[in-house]
Amino acid sequence: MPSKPKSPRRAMQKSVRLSEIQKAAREVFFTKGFAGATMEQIAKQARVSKGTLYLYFTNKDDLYVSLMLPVLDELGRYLHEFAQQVERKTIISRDQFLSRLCEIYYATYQFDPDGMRIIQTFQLGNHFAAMSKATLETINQRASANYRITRNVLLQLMRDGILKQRDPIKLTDILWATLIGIIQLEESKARTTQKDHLKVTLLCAFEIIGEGI
Amino acid sequence: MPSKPKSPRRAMQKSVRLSEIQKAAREVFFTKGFAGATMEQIAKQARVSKGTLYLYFTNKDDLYVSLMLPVLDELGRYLHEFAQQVERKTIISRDQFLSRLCEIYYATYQFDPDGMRIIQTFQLGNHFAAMSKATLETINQRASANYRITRNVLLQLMRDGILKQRDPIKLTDILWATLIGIIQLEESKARTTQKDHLKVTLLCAFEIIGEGI
Amino acid sequence: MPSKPKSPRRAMQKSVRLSEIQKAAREVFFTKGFAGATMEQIAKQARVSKGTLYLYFTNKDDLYVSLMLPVLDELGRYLHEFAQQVERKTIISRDQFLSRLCEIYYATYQFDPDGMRIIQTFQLGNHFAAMSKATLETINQRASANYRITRNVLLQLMRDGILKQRDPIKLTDILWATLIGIIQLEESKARTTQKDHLKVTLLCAFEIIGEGI
Amino acid sequence: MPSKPKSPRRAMQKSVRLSEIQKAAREVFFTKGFAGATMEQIAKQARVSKGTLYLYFTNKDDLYVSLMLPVLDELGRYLHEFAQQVERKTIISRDQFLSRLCEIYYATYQFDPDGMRIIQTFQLGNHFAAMSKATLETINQRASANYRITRNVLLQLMRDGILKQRDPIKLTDILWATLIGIIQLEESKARTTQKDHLKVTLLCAFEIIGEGI
DNA sequence: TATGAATGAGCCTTCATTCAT
DNA sequence: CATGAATGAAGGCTCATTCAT
Repeated sequence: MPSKPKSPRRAMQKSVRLSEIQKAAREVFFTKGFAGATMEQIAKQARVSKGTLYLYFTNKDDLYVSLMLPVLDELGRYLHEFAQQVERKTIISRDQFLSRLCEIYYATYQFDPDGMRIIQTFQLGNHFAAMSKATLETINQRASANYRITRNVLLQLMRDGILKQRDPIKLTDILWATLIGIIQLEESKARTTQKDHLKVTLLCAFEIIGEGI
Repeated sequence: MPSKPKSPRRAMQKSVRLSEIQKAAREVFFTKGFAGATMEQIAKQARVSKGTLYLYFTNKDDLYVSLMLPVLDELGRYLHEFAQQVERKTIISRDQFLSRLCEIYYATYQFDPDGMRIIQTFQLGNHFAAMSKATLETINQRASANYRITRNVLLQLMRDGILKQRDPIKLTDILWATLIGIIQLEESKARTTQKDHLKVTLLCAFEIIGEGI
Repeated sequence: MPSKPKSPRRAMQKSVRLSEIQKAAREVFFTKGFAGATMEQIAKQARVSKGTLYLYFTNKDDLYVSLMLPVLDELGRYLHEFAQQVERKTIISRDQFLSRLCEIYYATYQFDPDGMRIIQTFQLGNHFAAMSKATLETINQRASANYRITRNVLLQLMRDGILKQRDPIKLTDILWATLIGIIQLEESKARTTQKDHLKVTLLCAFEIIGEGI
Repeated sequence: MPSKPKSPRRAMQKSVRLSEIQKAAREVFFTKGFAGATMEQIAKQARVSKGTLYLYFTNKDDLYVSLMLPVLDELGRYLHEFAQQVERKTIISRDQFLSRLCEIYYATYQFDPDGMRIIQTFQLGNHFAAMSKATLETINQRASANYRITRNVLLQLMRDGILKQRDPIKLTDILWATLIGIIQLEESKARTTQKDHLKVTLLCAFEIIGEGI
């Protein structure tokens, strides 16, 4: 991680560079996968020298994992706003809740599809031994925070009688699992059919779930 | 793929060897991930020399992907049986249908959890350029077959008035997506909590879905 | 380190290869120094691929340090023989002792001048963090053993009245220090003058010492 | 080398900076060795930016080698003074000569042990291709000068009958070789035993030599 | 068939050096 | 003068794959 820059000008440049690198990394990792991607390719894509990558990230793993943060943050913002709405009793029906959550999930996905995929790969087994401890910590924090917000929203809605009484943990899991399951499946299918049914399938799934909660 | 052996004795030995290699590969791939696993480790685990691996599989990718087949086959057997039951009108309610499907999915998962994970990794993006064309073909065939059976079962049940009229493709997707989403999430959680909530969560999910289809 | 080979044939080849690599390494390390030498150059010099080097040595440091062992062993053999002569009272005068020791030292140097230099570099500061623990252990063992033999010889000769009573540890140190000091200085001079005064200077030094012990 | 400064004030600052850099470099080179030390570490230790190092030294080698000069100069001053004493016939015995020389050598060592080690590393093989020609020249000049002074002292003392007639070159070499041999050995031992026997061993060595010259 | 020594392309990473500010 | 971000060449090391035995 870069240390305190002297001027705001420099600071801006640094943050811009960092974003550019991440953007390039996203594209390359997306196309080639983690193992298949090389730092050289990422550097080239970012119009930066190989060495520069290591000024911003301690190693390949660190760079890879850093791509998750923006997605988690974006999701966090949405969920936070959602929680406030729920607290203000703006959400008054099951359907409203589900369609809103579906929107949030889909918006998060659209915000950075590659980042979403990276989160999945990460969840699928963390083979990132060299990842900087700090980054790992940060990720877990954000993920947990999002999880907690969702669960609290569910609890509130159950208390308000909008949702049936159910184990909120299981429900939280199921909602998220539905999202990632559908993303994985539809992206996989889209890769061969070139047709994007992700949103409609997701809507359908939440509709079905809607009748059971 | 090895060519036709001389004697049944030899054939058996070959098939045993092959299974041993695959078993070893599953363990190593599971522990280290695809990129992290080395052919050396797999060979050692299988008590076989490195060269021998190449007598049974054309390369690393081929070996990796071959681990999916048994799972797909097992699932296929289950689904085939299921389809027959449906045809024989043995399945007479929505709940029966869902609990049976849930059983099948979970049994498939239990049959080979590592294999299941490999299927997911594969779906997540096929970065397996070197994979032998034939194997790839085989996999796609089996996967498609399973997909088709499920869809036909759904169609039949809709015709029989057991399930609501819905897009059978979407529904097939949603059911499978629920499975893989929950596997991914619960395994990820289990890795830190050491607690296995996979089955109960899966049951809960299918129960919820049950009320909507 | 390579594991148990199946046939004596193979074993022989392995040991030959190992020697060839070490020979090549000696030459390259001698010419370029440790940091300046590359594994690529050594591989090329040994007519072997880069990867092969790592079948015989765990890393560059390990290879470098392994070059010390033959010298230490050779010196050990000489000293062992020497100790036996002393025990059999074959050495009966101070001059005889010194000229014999001088011979041994010089023979050791001639046996492998590069190896001798490597020992010095090693002594000059062990910046060999990556060196395999086992190799480091071995080296220390051999060095200590040689040190002990020398000291015992001195003790015996003092008891026999051939040498004056002196701190045997200091004397051991001084004799060895004289050797390495002169090697270092004379090799350094030889590099510019192209004239080899090592042996005569060493003889002169031991002659001078002879009158004081 | 920096060019002529504008004011004496500036000149002073420059020379201070230079010393600070060299001090930092000594510490880092000592701890990590030449190859292990990085310009970054040295810059940080000297509280200076990396670029600044290159304002004072043309490259890493140049900086490294420059650390030898102070030691050579210090030794030169001592030897010069010594030569004057000899010329004034103040040294009237072999023992006096040796104990004085021993003092000088030890004082030089104490003045800058790291610098001494650097001299040894340098002598052990000059793998400093990039070193600026001028610096190399300077070093050789100083070293030769010291060498010459010592030799002349010996010649004078032989003429005065204080020392036996011997080849003065060999004797000069042996005295210096004894010093560096003992430094190398005792420092090496001290690294593991934590005990400093350098001075006593050096004294003992010169005592022994004393009886033979 | 089985072996495992050998290969060598390719990767991640480091770091001396430069140069715009 | 001083800085430190950027460079990119170079090096150590890994590992999938081959092939002589």
